[in-house]
Amino acid sequence: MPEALNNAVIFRHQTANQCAECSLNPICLPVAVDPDDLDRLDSIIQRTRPLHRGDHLYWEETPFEAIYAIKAGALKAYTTTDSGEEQVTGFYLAGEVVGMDGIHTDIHMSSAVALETTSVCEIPFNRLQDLAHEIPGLQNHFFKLMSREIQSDQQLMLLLSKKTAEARIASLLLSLSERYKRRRLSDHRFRLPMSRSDIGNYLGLAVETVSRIFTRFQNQQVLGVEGKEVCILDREQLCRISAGNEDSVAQTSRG
Amino acid sequence: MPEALNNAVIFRHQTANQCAECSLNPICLPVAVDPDDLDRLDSIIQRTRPLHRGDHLYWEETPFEAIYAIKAGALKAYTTTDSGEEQVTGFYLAGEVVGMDGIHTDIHMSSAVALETTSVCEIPFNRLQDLAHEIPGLQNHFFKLMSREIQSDQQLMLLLSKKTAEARIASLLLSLSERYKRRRLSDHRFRLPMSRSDIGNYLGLAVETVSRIFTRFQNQQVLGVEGKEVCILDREQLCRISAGNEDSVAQTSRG
DNA sequence: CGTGATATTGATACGCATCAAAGGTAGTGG
DNA sequence: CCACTACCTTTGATGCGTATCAATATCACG
Repeated sequence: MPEALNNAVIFRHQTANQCAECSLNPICLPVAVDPDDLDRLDSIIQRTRPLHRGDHLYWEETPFEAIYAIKAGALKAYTTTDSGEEQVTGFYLAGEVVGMDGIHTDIHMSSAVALETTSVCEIPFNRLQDLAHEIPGLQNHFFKLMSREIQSDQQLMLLLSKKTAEARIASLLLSLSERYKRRRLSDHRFRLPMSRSDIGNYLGLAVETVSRIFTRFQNQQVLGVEGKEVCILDREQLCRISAGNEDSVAQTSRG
Repeated sequence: MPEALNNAVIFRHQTANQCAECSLNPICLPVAVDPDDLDRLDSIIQRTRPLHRGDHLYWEETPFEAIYAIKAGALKAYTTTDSGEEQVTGFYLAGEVVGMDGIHTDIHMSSAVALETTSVCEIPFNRLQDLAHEIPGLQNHFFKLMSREIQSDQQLMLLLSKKTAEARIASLLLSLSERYKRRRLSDHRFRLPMSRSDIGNYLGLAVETVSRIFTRFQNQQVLGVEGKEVCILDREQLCRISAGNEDSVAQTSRG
């Protein structure tokens, strides 16, 4: 037996149930699991070494074997079109689950890459399925996770098909804000883990447009921007913009 | 059909297994269910009277209680934006399952309305969940159904954010073609159950653009169009257009 | 057969992509 | 530590694709 495995076992012994101790416990998979069953969930989860920026968690068209709960960091998922360009399909932050797109084909339909140093809990899917049969609530929670993904995708479709560039970016900012809030982090001041180019790709906009709109928001005192650090200054206005009711207000001095 | 036989069929309604007799059996939920368990699935399914065009199967913001397998006809799902406009999120044909968007909130996040006379099998979700615990394969099939929906939504996002109007419409036509084929119907000549306006709404295009592109395709001999009846004349070209490699071919005469 | 919904076609306007170039940031090696 | 390189971001000028407005034409249905 390789020594690595031995070390892994020892490592597991030292920290009895990592799920129970994890700070993301209240928003991750364990929410659906009775404390008595948590050991069983914990036992199938594998912890791997952290990914560095640019490292892939999985590649498109490779066999689907596991889903991943993000402990820290952030990932983007993307597919590659026939013409070879990349299409970003989502951003995933700590406390969220990524990799569910491969379930129906047993092949990943997208790739996932770390946007910054990121560590994940790997959850082998066939063992999770077995467990879902046995643990009340886990199956249900899983249905919900997937349903949520369906709904968020449909929200995004709405964005992409109906809204202006300003509204798209406002919506993304509000979505990120909400997700940070869920983790008890500041919902008005946070760091964008992805590049402008990723944002543009995700929202169906050119990089230049993204950049222009960030500065426009800054001029309108809606947003404070310093590189990847942003600060929501006027949430109401951002909501209005996101909904498409801008009123063309605050356009510097006018008249 | 003689009336005596009709009565016999009606009588069997109460005793026999409709899923087993249904022509959509090979592409509907029963594919995942062992024949011995089919009665249990069948027993929780409720058949309702057919919906007429414009009738709603469920409304946004009403409690989520069931999912629906479509026996015949077609539905569209849509959400209503804050500004009151409708956003079509999907079209659902016979053999497909609709209504999974409400799982994570227990509230429907969209409405579903019949595009033509439509009949569905109503499957109460909590009973289905119980059954999924007991019937091997049903839980898994369900994960797959939802995963497929996630993936098709992400495909659509790609369409909406990256592709031209022509490519979007070509893609929709090819998607419908494939789904008809799955039902052993003609994959090159079929009827569009939805209006031009629905298509435009779904694809993020103005009605006028949809109309223009249909006529353009017709002029290019790619498509035959007679109202809602369409006929794919040049599938290869349609694929090229859908992928964005038009070559600007057949654009009138060229030297 | 009429009446409202749906579809087609044309003319114009605007939002955003694209092209081009400069300024800024991060990571690398001497 | 600084210089160097490669990438990322910002800003400006121009053009294209599609929305929008407007006017028929056609269909569906009572």
